[in-house]
Amino acid sequence: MDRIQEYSKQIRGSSRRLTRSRTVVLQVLAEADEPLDAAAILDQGRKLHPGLGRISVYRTLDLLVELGAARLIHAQQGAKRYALAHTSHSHHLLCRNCGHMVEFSCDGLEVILQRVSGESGFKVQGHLLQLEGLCRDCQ
Amino acid sequence: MDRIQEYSKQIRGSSRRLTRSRTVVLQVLAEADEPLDAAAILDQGRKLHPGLGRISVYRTLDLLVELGAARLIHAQQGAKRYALAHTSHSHHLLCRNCGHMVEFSCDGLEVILQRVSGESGFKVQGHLLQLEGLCRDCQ
DNA sequence: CTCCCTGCAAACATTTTGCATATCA
DNA sequence: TGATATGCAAAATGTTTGCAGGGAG
Repeated sequence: MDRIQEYSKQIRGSSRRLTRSRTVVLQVLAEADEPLDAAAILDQGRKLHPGLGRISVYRTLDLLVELGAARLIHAQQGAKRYALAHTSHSHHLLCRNCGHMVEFSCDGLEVILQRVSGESGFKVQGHLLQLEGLCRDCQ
Repeated sequence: MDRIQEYSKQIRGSSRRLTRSRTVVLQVLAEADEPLDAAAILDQGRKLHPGLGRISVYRTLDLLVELGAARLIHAQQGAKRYALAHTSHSHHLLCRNCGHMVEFSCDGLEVILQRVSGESGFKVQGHLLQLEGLCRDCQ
């Protein structure tokens, strides 16, 4: 997976070390077809690296989010799930019925950001956008 | 506070009972000038009704969110805060430095929702939008 | 060789059960 | 009155410390 290469470079470039644990977490996220929670990442990761520690998962996820390489998604019942950010501005759309998730871009959001920025005097630096609804199959 | 009256009606209208605990939670939220977390609501609520239970706070918050009367905000460090939804589509803008929060409307979002809806085949029913940045004073 | 990162266990904060009692309509 | 909601304590859940040892650069 060359995407892993890319994220690895990103970690190195931020004067962090590219360790076994971090690589494993990246690999698990890259192979996942849906956002995973910390527990799932730990489980999957231990298949690749039995010594993987719970804390390393949490710390790596924080790091990836900080670098913009991963995204935190607030799923149902307060669950936190993580997914690699395939595009620079990816967001998620969650099916309320089956829990399936789909990615989408937030093109067009700038208009709102500018308006809000003007109204509030804030310098807007980041945004969290998530949608919920019913997927094609569940409607 | 007539806003409380309004929300009270909403609770009654949903075939729920308007109890002391629920009224107190509503009152606390109505008097707050910023979103509060469950612990803060419990503290404040106990000043009005010493017997208030922790669980009633959680259950009432869930109820209010379900009715659309309150909004859940994902604040820093995974903290969950709640605020009454003053408008039908209110969202929050968080200052990364001082934690101050401001409300804004999501007018203009429909364009994105329609695009995403068309692209994904989902029937979009709800959205979560939060912004982060620096407030006027912290820039 | 040095410093950063790791992993364990225990601490921690937060939220949720089970159940008898109280209370709204 | 009768179903709903409450509140307590205890349990479950998810996340984070402190610190000795290990590994990347």
